[in-house]
Amino acid sequence: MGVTKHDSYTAEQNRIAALCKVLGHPARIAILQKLLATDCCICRDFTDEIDLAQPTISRHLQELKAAGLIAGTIEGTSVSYCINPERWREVWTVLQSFLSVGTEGITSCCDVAAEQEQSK
Amino acid sequence: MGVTKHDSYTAEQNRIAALCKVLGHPARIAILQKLLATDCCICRDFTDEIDLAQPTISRHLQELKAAGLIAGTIEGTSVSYCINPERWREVWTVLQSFLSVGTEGITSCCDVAAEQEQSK
DNA sequence: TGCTTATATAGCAATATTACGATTAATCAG
DNA sequence: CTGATTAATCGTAATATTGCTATATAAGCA
Repeated sequence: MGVTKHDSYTAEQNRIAALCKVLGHPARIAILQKLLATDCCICRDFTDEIDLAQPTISRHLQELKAAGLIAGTIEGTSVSYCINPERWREVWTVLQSFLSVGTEGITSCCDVAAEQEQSK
Repeated sequence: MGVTKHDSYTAEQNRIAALCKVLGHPARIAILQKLLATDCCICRDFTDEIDLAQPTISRHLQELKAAGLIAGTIEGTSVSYCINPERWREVWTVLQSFLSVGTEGITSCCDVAAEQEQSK
């Protein structure tokens, strides 16, 4: 079916999943890394640097924009993109609260080593 | 085409993206949250708690297992799953190093507020 | 106005993902 | 051994994602 049953989950679960989904493509990670490295504002440099057709890059940019992670402003013929700092910190907070739960004090009840051996 | 061009990206970009992709589904987040909350080891409680058919749950479990996030050991008729603590901490580290880059000191060059207004 | 550049959108094809019902495999109780 | 229970796998259908080419849009320049 390919359609996720969002109604069955909590708002938080959907929020985390939606966020991770957007981050779940290397091209979008590459875009974000570049924006973070250049502090802000680039434009069609992505097309030069990433081995994807211009429309495909544009699509990924729109997806990041829809998720609120980046913003773009038109500057003459080109478009400047940058990280949305507020949202970026929010992402950090959301994921941190999820991930940090088990950072300390988790003891595995299963034999993880044996399990990993098994799956080879 | 639906096929991602992994060759075009760095190992790190692919690693982050692959990880986020696994986390990009609410059912898998729900599973992980439950495992984190119960510290470890449950089994078919997922089927009771999550509104998905048993084979679908099983699939999600296999995906989490393939990503190394959880481990499962057979205990009689049932299977006990638990977080792989080592891998979990690794996830934490990988995502932290990516996300924390812009947590401080990012100044938006674009007018984010105007941008968000625009997209309404 | 017409040409060039930069970006977005439309349309399409291929592959991936999600989810289901049916079936299989394996263990336990009797 | 038989039946019940638990979980994984198979086969299938629907939808989503990725990425391309072709086209549209919009701004700047001659």
